[in-house]
Amino acid sequence: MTGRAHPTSRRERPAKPALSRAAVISTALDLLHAEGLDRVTMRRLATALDTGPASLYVYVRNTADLHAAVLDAVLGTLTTPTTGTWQDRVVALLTDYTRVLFTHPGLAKTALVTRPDGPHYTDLLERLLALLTGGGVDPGRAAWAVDLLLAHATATAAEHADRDRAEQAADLDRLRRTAATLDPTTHPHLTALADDLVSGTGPQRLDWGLRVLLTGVAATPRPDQHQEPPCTSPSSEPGSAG
Amino acid sequence: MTGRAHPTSRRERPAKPALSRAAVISTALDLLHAEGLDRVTMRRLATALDTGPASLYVYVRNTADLHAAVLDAVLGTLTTPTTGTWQDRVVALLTDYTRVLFTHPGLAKTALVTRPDGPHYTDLLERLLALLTGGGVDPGRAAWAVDLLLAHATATAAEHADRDRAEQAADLDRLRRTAATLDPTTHPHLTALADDLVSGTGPQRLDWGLRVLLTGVAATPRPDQHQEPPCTSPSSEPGSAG
DNA sequence: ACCTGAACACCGTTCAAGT
DNA sequence: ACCTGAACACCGTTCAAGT
Repeated sequence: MTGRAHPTSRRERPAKPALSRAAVISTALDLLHAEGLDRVTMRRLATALDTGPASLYVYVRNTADLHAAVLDAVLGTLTTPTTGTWQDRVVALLTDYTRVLFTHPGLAKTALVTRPDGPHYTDLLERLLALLTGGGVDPGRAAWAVDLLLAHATATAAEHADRDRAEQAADLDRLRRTAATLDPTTHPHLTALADDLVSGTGPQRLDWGLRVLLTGVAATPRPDQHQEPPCTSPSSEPGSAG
Repeated sequence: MTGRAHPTSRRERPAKPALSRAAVISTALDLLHAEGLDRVTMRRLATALDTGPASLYVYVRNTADLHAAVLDAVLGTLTTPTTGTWQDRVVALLTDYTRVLFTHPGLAKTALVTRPDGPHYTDLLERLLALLTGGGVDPGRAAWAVDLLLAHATATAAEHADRDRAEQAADLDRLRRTAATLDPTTHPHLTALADDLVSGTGPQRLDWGLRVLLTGVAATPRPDQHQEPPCTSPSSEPGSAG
């Protein structure tokens, strides 16, 4: 017996896994699903891995790095929309993105604050760029647009995912009531539009915002790009000053 | 002697102020300017007020409430743009908004996550609504649009305000390098557009995003509103803003 | 009503020391 | 190189007890 045939047979416990970045993040995902992101702390994770918190710093730089890795893992569950116009597919993909973030309270906040660079995040960027450029959007504009689209989707998720429904509804109602009870002389628009400010469902506002962005991107050139001269051959610029 | 004439003359210290919500938030602002938002904790604030943390809970509900109040106070320093088209004024106002958030690292994150309802925040809403509806934007659309505009400005500030420049630049460079070194077969767009993804300055991207939104809002009806019949008189359609 | 000391239940991160 | 115990330096919030 070399003692290697059944590496987990020695203990009754769920088999203390050998430490590795993959194992750390996998356990972090378990913790995420079981208790939510705010419980995915270095200390709790260490406890779950049957070790001390200091041991984790071999595999993750810090808590932000850990949460970014968890976020990237979760983005691996995104599906690929295959129907509708390219705009519809962008909207569907980002709606799915918010659904994923929505499922794990707290994760949307992480996405707002960290710039992930894991494989699933880069896959998402690639898919968005492909849809936009495939739809005829100027590539330089598309590169900036994905940031805008993702930020809007993330912000919507953060707004609607965090906290329980009740607290969130109370928040909105507080704003509506605050707006509605202001002096109409000093705040005519706000008092008149108090209900509109907080109207609509999350998906409705997400959808509208994404379509606003897609429409706007198609019509707004990037400020730092050369404008195409209106009547020259598209091959090359004659005598550029460089 | 009522003992009220000089309430602060009894002590040499900076005059332990009588506790009140205003005093708590004023001291919190001092702490914000001196040490940044992540040092505006209940415990440090209590120490600065020469009391224990428990005493603060009479005046603020919790830390989120405290930070929201600090944010609102800071928004009191916004200026009023008076030149340019209504679109230019919206951009100028929100650029100023990001400048204010940018000045106080950490505050942008608070703005991303909390929905303030203080007087300066409602003033900002009123001014944005006035500019949009004054520019001919449908009021219902304007109400939704301010959310979009503020979220974009806040996200831009959060991205560029947090952390020191060096770390932030490293972050972007990491993304650029990650994108550039992916397999061009699986990620053709991302590898080709790696530089574009992270190009541009903060103000450039903020400006572009805001103009994208303004353009898109003008062209995208809200999904839950009745469509205007297409054959009405175009009396107010061109809406020249000057 | 306002204020407090003290406690409860946690955090992230570092570091010298082990293997 | 990897792992650890222990420490350092903090947190937010509650609550019984005072005034």
